[in-house]
Amino acid sequence: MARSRGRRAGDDVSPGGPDVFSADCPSRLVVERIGDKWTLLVFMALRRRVLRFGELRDLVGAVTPKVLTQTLRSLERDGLVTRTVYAEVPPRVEYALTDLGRSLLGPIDAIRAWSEENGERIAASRAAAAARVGA
Amino acid sequence: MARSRGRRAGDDVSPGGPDVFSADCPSRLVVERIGDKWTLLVFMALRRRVLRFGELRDLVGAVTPKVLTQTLRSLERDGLVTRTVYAEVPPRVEYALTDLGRSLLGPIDAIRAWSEENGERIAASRAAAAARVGA
DNA sequence: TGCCATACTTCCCGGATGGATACCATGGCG
DNA sequence: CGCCATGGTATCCATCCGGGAAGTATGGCA
Repeated sequence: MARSRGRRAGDDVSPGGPDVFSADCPSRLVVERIGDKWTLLVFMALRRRVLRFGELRDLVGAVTPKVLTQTLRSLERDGLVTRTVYAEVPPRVEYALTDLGRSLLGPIDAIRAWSEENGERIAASRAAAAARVGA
Repeated sequence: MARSRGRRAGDDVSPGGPDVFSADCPSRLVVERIGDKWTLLVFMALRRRVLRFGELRDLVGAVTPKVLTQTLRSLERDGLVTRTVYAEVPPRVEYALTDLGRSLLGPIDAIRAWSEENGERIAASRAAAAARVGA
């Protein structure tokens, strides 16, 4: 025991930020939030205009209704999109980004810019590693 | 059939970018890459200096050696960190960010800044929704 | 002859994630 | 009466991610 776990004083790892290593670090919250399979696509689809459920489903592509519903409900729960139901027949439901959701487009675009510049490098490195294993 | 799936011409969803909806969209690649449980912590830990396996494990906290190894190997595979083994006894292994990895710190910081500003809003919205269900 | 430290690896397991398929509710319309 | 469209639910299932506990390899040292 007494195996000195955790950070010692002087381990200044984060320049000017709060504790980056706490389990509930806000960066992790957000990255996990947008890190699932369909969220980013939904954001891209809603970036320009309000969309109905079916439009979203067709735009995003291979998503099943169950999973799309899950994604949208969780985004609504987190205050990033709104869900508006019109009492018509057949039913009409519209989804839109909230202000909060729209403000997240900035950081997302930072990722996107980096990805478009460097994504190939990652893919290449990954492919090279796979080739080494395969050979 | 013939149920008009997919985008139609004129659905200009992405301002100036390539196809955001392709399955291998680079943004998704990167977000999935950093979206797992420990990658962000490893990045934060390695941002300032090279670290040994044990240092990393102690800094990050509750990660088990198996999972930390997995995380590091996949980061190495993708060209984001280097792994240097010194043939000593007991063994010494050092991990460091590559240039590519360091360049990713920029976008990560964009997320971090947004998170520190807005993370609470998400948490609050989520808590409010949970309270509505619980009540 | 053990014992130590480091940096793993192996095995097994449980929970979460996402997918396939089928079904449901409403009310206008023919 | 039965069909249509929309926007979902319900049910079941395969896969994956991560976790716990224990084992491995090396060689110096007491």
